[in-house]
Amino acid sequence: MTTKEVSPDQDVPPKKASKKNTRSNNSRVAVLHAAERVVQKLGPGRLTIDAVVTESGMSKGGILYHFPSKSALVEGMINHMVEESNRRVAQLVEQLEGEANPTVRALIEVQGGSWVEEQSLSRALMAAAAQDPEHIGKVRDNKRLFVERMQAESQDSDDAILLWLAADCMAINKVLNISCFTDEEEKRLHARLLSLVDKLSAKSRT
Amino acid sequence: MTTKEVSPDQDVPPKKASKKNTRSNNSRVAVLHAAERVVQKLGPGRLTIDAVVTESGMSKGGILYHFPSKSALVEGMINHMVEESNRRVAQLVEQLEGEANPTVRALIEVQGGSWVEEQSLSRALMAAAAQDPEHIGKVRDNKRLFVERMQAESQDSDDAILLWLAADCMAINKVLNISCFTDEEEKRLHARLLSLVDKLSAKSRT
DNA sequence: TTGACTGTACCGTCTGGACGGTTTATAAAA
DNA sequence: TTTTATAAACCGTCCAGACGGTACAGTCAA
Repeated sequence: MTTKEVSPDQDVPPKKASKKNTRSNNSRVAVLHAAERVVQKLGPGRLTIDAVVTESGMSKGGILYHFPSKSALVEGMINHMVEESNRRVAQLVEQLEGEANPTVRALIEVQGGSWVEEQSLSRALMAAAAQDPEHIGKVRDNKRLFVERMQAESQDSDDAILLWLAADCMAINKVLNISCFTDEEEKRLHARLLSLVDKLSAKSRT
Repeated sequence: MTTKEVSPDQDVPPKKASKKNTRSNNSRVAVLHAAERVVQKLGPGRLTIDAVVTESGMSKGGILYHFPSKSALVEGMINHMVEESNRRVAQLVEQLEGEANPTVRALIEVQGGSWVEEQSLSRALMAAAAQDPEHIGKVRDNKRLFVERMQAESQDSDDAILLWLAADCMAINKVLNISCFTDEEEKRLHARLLSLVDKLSAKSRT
């Protein structure tokens, strides 16, 4: 509602469909990564187009060619990161085939991994929350999806969800730089989470 | 390091010690509440002094008298909300005297309560994260305090901490408007958290 | 030729904050 | 009690810089 029409559904603003390795898409992704770095370095409140220009080395015109407005840029960040996160989770779920509660396991694993610190969804989320609360809906929808999967995977789905929430909170704290745990504590808590999932799986198997 | 010296330790900018009902302190608190409302209505990225001017009805000069910079305002919000949150938790802990794991219980109770939606620490936190990442240290310190209390209260302190994290995450999600739960689910999860604390207490008592 | 840019110049708006002036509370002096 | 002094509390305006965004002429590889 802010800007008219930016990129209706997909993660691609120019005309053609998403051929992944076009020159256009490569620099597009480069812009998104630069934006992430800006948020990481300066905080979500100082994500400006000019900052992305500096960080990416691209010209302002170039940036605005890919993302016709700042809102579109933020939307792009959200989409990109949701997709990346989902890709990782899906990959882990696949590896965990056969085990009980694969989704919770995968979510906890991904959120405990180092990826969270580098390019986190939370970071884009902060940027969005700071400037374009509208785009957050997508994140909520995505979360809901996982909730429903967990509910399908377990009778004690509430317990699974709580474990996921705990992992999520640790990830958010980390990104917001308010994590009050030592590395050791963090590892221990993470391990404990996984072992609790095991317990949960064992219980529901009986 | 941004502004020279604002309010070194206390939550009071003028000279004298904190007589709670001075005219000054009243309008000071009024400004803070107005700032909270602004963040609630417009999002942390649109917290501006002028917005607080409009919301509070006070003049810009008046605002800047109490908080000589925007950074000081955000710092004030953080302090005020940390204190308010701690007050509530302390009050609940007192009520729970005798029960096991009082701190976790109190934290979960407070974070599940309606207070979170009205004037939450998270909101100030968002504002800080958006603009002045420096002030976040105080929040981290405060969290650490609770962690250590929980560790003192229980042998299974890690489990207690995980429960707290789950509750925290629900609260954050709510405030960021990315909570993917229905009201019913939320209540159920909250109740489940409390019952899990009971289990924890029972286990450690044996 | 076309798509993918670069580079520069520019505009309107918003924002933090400085500043000078005015009102109000308080308390001492008359 | 009234007057006066003084500082705190507050007002309203102004300004420089930042920011989002436009426009447009030119470059350069595919």
